[in-house]
Amino acid sequence: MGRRRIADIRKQEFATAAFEVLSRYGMQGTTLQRVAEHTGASKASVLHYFSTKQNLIETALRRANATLQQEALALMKMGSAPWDRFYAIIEANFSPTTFVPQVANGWISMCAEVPHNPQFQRLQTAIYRRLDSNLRSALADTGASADAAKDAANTVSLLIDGLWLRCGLQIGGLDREDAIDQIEAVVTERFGESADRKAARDKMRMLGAAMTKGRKG
Amino acid sequence: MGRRRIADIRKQEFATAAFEVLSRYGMQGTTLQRVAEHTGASKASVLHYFSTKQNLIETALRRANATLQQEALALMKMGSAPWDRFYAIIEANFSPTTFVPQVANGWISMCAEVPHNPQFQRLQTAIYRRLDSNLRSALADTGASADAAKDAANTVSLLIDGLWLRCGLQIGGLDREDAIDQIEAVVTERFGESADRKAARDKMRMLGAAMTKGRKG
DNA sequence: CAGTTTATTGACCGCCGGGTCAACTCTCGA
DNA sequence: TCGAGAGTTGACCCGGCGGTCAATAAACTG
Repeated sequence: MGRRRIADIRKQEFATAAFEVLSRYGMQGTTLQRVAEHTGASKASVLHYFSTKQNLIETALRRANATLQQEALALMKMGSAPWDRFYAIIEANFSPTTFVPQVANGWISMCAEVPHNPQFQRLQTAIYRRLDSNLRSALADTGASADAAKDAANTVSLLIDGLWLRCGLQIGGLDREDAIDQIEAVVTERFGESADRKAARDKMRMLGAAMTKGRKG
Repeated sequence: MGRRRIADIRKQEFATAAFEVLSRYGMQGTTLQRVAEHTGASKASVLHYFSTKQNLIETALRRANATLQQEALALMKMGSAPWDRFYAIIEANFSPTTFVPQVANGWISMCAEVPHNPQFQRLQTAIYRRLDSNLRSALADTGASADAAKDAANTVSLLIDGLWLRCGLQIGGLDREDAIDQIEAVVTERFGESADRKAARDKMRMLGAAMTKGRKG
């Protein structure tokens, strides 16, 4: 019956709450008490669904990442022109709802713990692998050689990391547009201007905007 | 007399110990007890010289950064050819002794705390400003326009951030050489090949190597 | 040697973290 | 109406944290 459902609902509630608390207060400030308060439940209740704090935060991060991936996937399905998939990835990685200082900080907090937490390390590795592979095949779609795609994917993912870090640190009032421009500059240098690319970029930008607008904020 | 000296010595000892502990155990694991053990002193002694833990970690980070800056400055003084200063900065930022996962992790730990600690934020801002201004004027030395220098400095510092992050996460077995190659690729695309640049790069690489070798490890 | 200053520390405090547990409430089928 | 089971929680425990303090040990001064 609805029995298994309630467990899933609570898990989801607590997980998203945990991610929000993590983003706001950092790893130190993410206490079971606070997560509980944030949902109106009690500390013991949180601990009932997630046997341990580690467990809670891990699922929180995993689910947060899953939603990002889904957005990327949805955008990628919406185009088949050469540069479409590339800009789907870019758009998803700098979505207006997620590319904000607080969320960025949640991820930075995770990065800081990676060396001391094998689970985080696994998650981090998975995220990176996926981004790299997506970027590589997306760039291969544009006609680039395997080597060129590999190199460019490397540089782009490096830039993405740097931009997220800087977003979290709130340096130079960096926003979504600036971030995309930065990537655009490097990509243009490497692959030259092209009408196809510009079209794909504009297309994905609109699709991305429509997507985030359609969601309940 | 030697009175003020002992305070300075202890402060230095504890500060460097704190940075090492921070790098190894992260912010959570950096406890006064551990820092004390790491130097053979007692917790109370540490607290005698640094009234508070915040204070300790802040000075630790500040001093760690100061040594980096000094290395950069020393290298910069060793050349006056167009690209010399640029590669002095690169060399200092990827010095074999500091561009290692543990140290990188210390800095990532700081970044994660930046939004919750005004002192860290100040330090972080100062570090960033200095790097940016150094990069900008170094690039201006090469004959680039102010705008071009600004843009390139932005991209390069972004790459540096990404590379340090990745170094801390130990993704893809990234090492010093790979990091410099990455930057080199982007810079080459933007400014084209040049014998001057190659000369400056080789020169600074040798000077940097000599410098780190001359130090007691 | 005596006395004063400086350096160091063990013992202690209050607090808050994660985690356990037994008791309570609520729903629902018979 | 009445349990049986899931869902929820307050009370509690333990440990470790940052931080205080008064007592000691060491070093200089006359």
